[in-house]
Amino acid sequence: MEPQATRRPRLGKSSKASDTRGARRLIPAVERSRLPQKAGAGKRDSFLPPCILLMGPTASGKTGLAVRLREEFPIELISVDSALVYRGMDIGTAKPDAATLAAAPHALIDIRDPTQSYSAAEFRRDALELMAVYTARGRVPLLVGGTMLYFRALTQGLAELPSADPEFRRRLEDDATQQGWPALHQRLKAIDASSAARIHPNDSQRIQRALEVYELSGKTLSALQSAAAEPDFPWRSLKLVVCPDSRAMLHERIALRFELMHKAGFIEEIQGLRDRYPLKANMPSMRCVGYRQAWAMLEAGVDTAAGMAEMTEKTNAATRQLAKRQLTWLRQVKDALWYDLGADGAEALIRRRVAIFLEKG
RNA sequence: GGCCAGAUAGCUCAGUCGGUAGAGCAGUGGACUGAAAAUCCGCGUGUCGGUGGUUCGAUUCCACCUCUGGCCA
Repeated sequence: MEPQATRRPRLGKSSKASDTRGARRLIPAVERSRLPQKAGAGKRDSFLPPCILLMGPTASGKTGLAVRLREEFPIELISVDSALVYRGMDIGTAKPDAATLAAAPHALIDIRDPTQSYSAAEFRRDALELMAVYTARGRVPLLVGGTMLYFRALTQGLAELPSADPEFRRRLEDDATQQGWPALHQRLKAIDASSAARIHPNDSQRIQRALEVYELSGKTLSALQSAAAEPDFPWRSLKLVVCPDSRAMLHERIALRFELMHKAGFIEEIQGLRDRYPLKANMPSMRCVGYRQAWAMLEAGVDTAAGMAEMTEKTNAATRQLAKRQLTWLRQVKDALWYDLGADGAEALIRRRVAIFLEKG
């Protein structure tokens, strides 16, 4: 059986021969039409420097692949992962180990304490800066990770919105506790009917954000979003998605990986974090899969065999759900090439594809 | 061996004063602009343990059987 790069049937384009024609067509028409360089001639894309976007659900083998590609190509790695940014959160996030990171440095890992937060906007700023630096040195940025919002923010840009305001958010939380989120949704409706229409009355996080944007800027979220500038992403990109063909296989990998995390001392890790930092359950770091469930178990004081088993099942379920949400994003990515790293020869195909893509430069 | 309580969705259970049933979890599809490993939305036919009986009609009532707990021996 000849292994091959598969496109999702749903997104399938007419011809597969055309994808050997090189990098240019890997830039989707939509994105291409928005690139500033497009203004003059139509074929300017080929003058853009290359970058590689390596995406995939959790536990699909992205990190290993990225590290191996780096051995063969003039690549610099940038992590696209909202959990790997936290220092000390190593085991539960499946962060590459110290030896791997020493041999194959990843940017944007370990850049925050678990008490801090990071955001899509900060990621975009940081990643663009790093990409420019690497590109200037003649290296090719390879962005690897599973935080699909970050990929989108990077390539398609974000509107100019005010940053989060913890104090205002806290006030809204209090209001919500008393009145319920639907009441705040009503409040939003009076301010920004258009945003309210597309945000569900139960979607606490988005209601909060929309109200916050108005409070901080005096302008509505919908107005600011429609005023957004054309995204600036002056690279041509090779989009690779790695994912097991079978969902059952992915689930198996998830369970196996958590077992390994457990043996590697995951519980000790989170206990250590709780000792070292004034952490709270609602901090973004402690909402990460596994940490949230382990936190709940430790708070309940049931780190018995039964408690451990329950926590494991909950964590695995949460991880499966995370992978499912990631897949929802991934299916929408246009012009991505899909590979199952478990299939024989898949990696060789990827290497060939990368080589072709980089030669085009 | 006797008594009691169970047996209903993949799991934990609710329910039907007799008109073939619904929650949570899991699963699955989707949304997604400074928390995104977040937040939220949609999707529910399953010999109601088996066999008989009563009944126009039984998952529901009755009898027996099987299995699982518990108690008494």
